[in-house]
Amino acid sequence: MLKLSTKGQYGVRAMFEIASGHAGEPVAIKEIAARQDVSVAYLEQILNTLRKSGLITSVRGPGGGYLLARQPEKISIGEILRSLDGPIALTACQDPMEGCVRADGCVTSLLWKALGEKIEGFLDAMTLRDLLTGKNKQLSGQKYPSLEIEKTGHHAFLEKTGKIGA
Amino acid sequence: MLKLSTKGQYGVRAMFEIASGHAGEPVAIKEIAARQDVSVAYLEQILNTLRKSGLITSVRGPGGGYLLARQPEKISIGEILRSLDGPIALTACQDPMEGCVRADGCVTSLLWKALGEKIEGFLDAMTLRDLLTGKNKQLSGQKYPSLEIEKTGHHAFLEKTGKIGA
DNA sequence: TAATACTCTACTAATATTGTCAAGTATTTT
DNA sequence: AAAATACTTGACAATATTAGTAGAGTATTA
Ligand code: FES
Ligand code: FES
Repeated sequence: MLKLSTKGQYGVRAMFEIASGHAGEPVAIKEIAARQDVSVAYLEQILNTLRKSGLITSVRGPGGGYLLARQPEKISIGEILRSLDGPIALTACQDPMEGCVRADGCVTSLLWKALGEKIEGFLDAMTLRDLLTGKNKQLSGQKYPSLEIEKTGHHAFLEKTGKIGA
Repeated sequence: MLKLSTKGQYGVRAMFEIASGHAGEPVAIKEIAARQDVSVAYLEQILNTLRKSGLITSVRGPGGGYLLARQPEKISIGEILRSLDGPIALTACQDPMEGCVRADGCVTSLLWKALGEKIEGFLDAMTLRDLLTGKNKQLSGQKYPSLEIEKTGHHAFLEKTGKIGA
């Protein structure tokens, strides 16, 4: 239960790729797809949504790709997920689009509200920068095993796997 | 996104009804259905699952119904939801049944793990007793509007609405 | 023995998710 | 100018999950 959509998951991973990419250089969709094992067609859909939400910008033509629209510390995981999957609404009653007439007399109403706020607080406090450095206090005590490797160089990795040409 | 199933929602509400029912007397499924606006047939499915999980017991025959298997403070919301919807698994990779080979090299792995634990911690700390009294610290500052009314008497309410006979 | 109430399995309709496909448009390099 | 690269868009199909219904059966008590 409480499953996160693949769209949201891939979206966060794609944003991470863009964030960790070559400083100032656009990251090609093909490269993101290869590094994160997601189809180019599906990613196009996802990145298009993210671009419309103003989280990334795109550069066309050869050598083109995607760039963050803001600094990594200014982009939260919550924003990414909301952009792709809509607002968090644990129950139909909590959904601003639907609402509930019984809410005032409903015992569980505040329960779901409190949980929703807790989740949203977590996701809004977590930024791409935190993913890059693994230093958010929420994640302290946990370890990002291969973050150092990830940061050393994209092309070295990709050439090794043979997923893209050198 | 992150939607809770109606099964889980109805399950919690049904458990609340059983918990707040007549001391020691079984609560009939028909009464729960009427008070929570859920079909009897659907509730049967839900209560059956909860019974198999050992959260409630049933009494057959006229005057029969359902009882909590334990004290309200010993039954957490987390248990109820897990019983009905399975374990919380935000992503397929976090699901113990599926797992992920990439997990070690995946940046988001720890992110979802941390969030999942936060949610689970919240739900396991919240008990039926907290719903009955509205006094859990997680809910402090929030108010259960009509809890007093809820606690005054079931039959008075039901007779008024005409949903069950007197 | 009739009435009440729980038990169980199967099934279906609706909805949401997860992606694919194809045909574009824009930009830059050669 | 032409070709290659890369983003853009909308439609669509396959799959999975959810939500809920139906119906026949079993147990218990007044
Ligand atoms: S039924 Fe809508 S808030 Fe509980
Ligand atoms: S891809 Fe499985 S943990 Fe990230």
